[in-house]
Amino acid sequence: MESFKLFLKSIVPLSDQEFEKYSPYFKTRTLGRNSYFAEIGKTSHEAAFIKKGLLRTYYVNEKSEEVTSCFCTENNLTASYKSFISQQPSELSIQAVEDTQLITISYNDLQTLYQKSPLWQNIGRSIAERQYMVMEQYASVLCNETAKEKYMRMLKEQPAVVNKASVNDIASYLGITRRTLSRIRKEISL
Amino acid sequence: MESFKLFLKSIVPLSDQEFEKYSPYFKTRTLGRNSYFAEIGKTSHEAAFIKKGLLRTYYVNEKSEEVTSCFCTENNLTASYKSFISQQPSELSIQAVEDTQLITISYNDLQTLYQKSPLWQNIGRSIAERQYMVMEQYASVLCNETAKEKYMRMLKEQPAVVNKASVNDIASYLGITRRTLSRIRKEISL
DNA sequence: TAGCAAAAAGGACAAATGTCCTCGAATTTA
DNA sequence: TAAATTCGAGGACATTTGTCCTTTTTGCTA
Repeated sequence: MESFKLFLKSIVPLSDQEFEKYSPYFKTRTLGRNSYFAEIGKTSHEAAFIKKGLLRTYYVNEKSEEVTSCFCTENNLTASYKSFISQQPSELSIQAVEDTQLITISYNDLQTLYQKSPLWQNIGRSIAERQYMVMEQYASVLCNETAKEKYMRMLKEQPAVVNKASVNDIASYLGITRRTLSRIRKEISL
Repeated sequence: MESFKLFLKSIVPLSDQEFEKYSPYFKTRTLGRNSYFAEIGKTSHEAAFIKKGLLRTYYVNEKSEEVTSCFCTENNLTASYKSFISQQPSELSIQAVEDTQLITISYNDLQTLYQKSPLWQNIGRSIAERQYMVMEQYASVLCNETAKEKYMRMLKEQPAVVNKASVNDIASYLGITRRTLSRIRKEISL
């Protein structure tokens, strides 16, 4: 739970006592490689902090292809946010790329925390703001770079993900084809 | 203020009395065509609801080109969120595409509201969540569609913006060049 | 450890998009 | 209102990226 406490502290001021007080609401869980934290069509009742491991979120487009929309990495959160927040069926699946340890909270427990304490209202808001800023960055940058620029950026900013994820998933994450990614890798290696 | 009240009510349960109670914190302001609501390098101390008009947010990339990252439309919010939330210099400019009427709140007043009332904590959190979901949609969709698909989507989902904004701004918003957009328009008109 | 299946690399060609340019129409400014 | 400037359309060509396919490599399992 230590890393999760540090994560929360990076978002809001939080004493160790306060953290202890609320920690019973959080559960630890392990997810084996390729198993799912959320699935398309099912309502997502949990959000999670990633203690160790890697997940990818994906949706399925009109051509029935899986499109990886996000890699969720250690010491960050993961959730099918839209589904979790609205308690509607998920448009995303979230799958473990490798064995992954999670610290989870249920939707109901989180609502309880919101009611119990303005501290949690504050945490909830700050996290939503934070997620938004990350997504804004991702969106504006990825849409205006070439395939090579995008891959170079990913190599620099998420080297661990590049090592662990499949070529297919990396390519769809960058919005390019396998073939293009293969060409770029070749070019870089020269 | 009526449209703003409706906007808030669509997010959280809110009585007319409550709205009246807090409305003194909000100011009305008009922004002439091409003038700025936020500027790169300056810390943004206000967020706004757009009563009437249209704005675009843009950043400047390494090639010194303006890249339009968002069109902010009537009955929605606008802000250089990252700057406003963190009170750090803005990486975005926000410029009026046409004469625009805004309902604004200052950072300090918003913090006061957060402290005064859990209602506002809730509004703040819900808005951040909402912005996040919009951005998520934008990001995942735009990165995996062709130039034509993106433009057709925009025509369908934001016809008013297509009519008002310049070709340059629309192209950079879609992550394509003017030339490509010109070709697509030609093709569609046949 | 041999054989199989899945993943990645890459060849050949087609299509999409970008670059650089010119031209004419629309809009602003003196 | 004339001149100047901006803006959008589009030609010609270069480059990038995609498509479809085969080959090679990797990793798993019997």
